[in-house]
Amino acid sequence: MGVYEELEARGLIAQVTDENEIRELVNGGKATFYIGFDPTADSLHVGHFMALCLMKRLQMAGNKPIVLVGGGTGMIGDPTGRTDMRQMLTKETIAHNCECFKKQMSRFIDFSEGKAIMVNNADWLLDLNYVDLLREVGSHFTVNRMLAAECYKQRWEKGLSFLEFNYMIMQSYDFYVLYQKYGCNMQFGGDDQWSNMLGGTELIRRKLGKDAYAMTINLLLTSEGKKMGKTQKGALWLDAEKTSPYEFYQYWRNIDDADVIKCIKMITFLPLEEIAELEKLEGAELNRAKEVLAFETTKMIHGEEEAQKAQQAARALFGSGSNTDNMPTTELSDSDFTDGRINILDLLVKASLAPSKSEARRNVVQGGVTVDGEKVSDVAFELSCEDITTKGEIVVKRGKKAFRKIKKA
RNA sequence: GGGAGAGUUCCAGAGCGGCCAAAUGGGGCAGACUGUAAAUCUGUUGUCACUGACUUCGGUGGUUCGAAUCCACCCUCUCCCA
Repeated sequence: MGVYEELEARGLIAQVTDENEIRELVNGGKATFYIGFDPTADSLHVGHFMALCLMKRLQMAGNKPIVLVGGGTGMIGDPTGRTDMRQMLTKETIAHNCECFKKQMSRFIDFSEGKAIMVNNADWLLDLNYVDLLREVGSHFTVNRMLAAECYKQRWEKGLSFLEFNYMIMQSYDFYVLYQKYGCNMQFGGDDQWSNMLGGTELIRRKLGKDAYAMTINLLLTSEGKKMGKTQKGALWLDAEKTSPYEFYQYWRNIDDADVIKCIKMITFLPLEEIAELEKLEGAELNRAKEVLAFETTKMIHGEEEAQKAQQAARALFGSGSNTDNMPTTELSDSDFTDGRINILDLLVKASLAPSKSEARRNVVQGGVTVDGEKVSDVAFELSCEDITTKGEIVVKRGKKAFRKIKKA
């Protein structure tokens, strides 16, 4: 089975320009492909991770990836799938974000010996001359054609600025440049990028009379059709500083029943036969599949050791085990105590279990807080410093899923 | 350039001089039920010194005993005409 068939079996492929050509190129390791990443934040998130996995799979099959960071397109902001205009970023932020991306990516993609390259479209986009660009590529695009693209239709009501309208042209131009410079003959991306990607293949055909291909992969959606990887705090980041390995693990561990198998197929590298076994699980048994999913994804991002820790911490908390070694910990210092005591509300806030004291109060009143397994229902409840030191550590729990080990520094 | 309208708490969206920390829905959080799932039901959802006080309704001033609500100017956005 070639890579193409594997991608298909995993339910990744959404749309392709020419199935047979692409299958042949990709399976034969003859593709030089690119995927673009817009540097809108200083860390990659799960959405990007899908693309990285795809890249990795193709690289393993002998194809050459080109990572394109959108230092230039990032200045504009992709209107696709958005109902509002993207906030403009400064040049400095974009440069910084690009750097961060590079670091994170090099953990997945092998950039050694020219097996993959990374380029920044700022290198060619920023120096473009307006009139030259119009003459060179402007003549190959018709406005009516562009407006017909689904992504712009959605913006029809809210208004679409000329700036954003040009995003498609820039992305097409990228492909055109890469084709000439590096022999890049394919572009991959999320399914929402389809129309932008077609722009590129058409530009290449018209300017150079050559064929280039595009393929999109399905976005990771929940069974309700929402984009996955969003938490109430925002995106699910790959940076351990922004989303801890434990939180990351828990996100996948808590996934809906309906989405587990799909996720395992799409983002893990587990062999398909193994996945087929998991697919047979039903009901509560699915929890095993969820553990596999959580472990595998965490391992890929944060390494095996962190994945082990996260798993042990989770098992200790939710299962019968009492191993608190890997539980997220908050250390208290003397200044956190008043006369050797600390109020439960202050403690909850201090341990990041509640965002404010009002919220902490509600949690206590509603019976959602326990200290070492004992329910605390009095907002005036206090813990003494000695208590913590003699026990060594205590476990504070808010709700069903938020825990914290408290220690004295 | 001319004309019309809009900016409200996480989001959508009521309120249009005191009864407004602000309806309703979504989301979030907590509880019950469970499988760390879904669905359902209940409570809750600005902050703090929590039966009280303080800060919020695009911004700045003003009218008033009292303003999210009225006035002036400004900023931003949308629509219609050009």
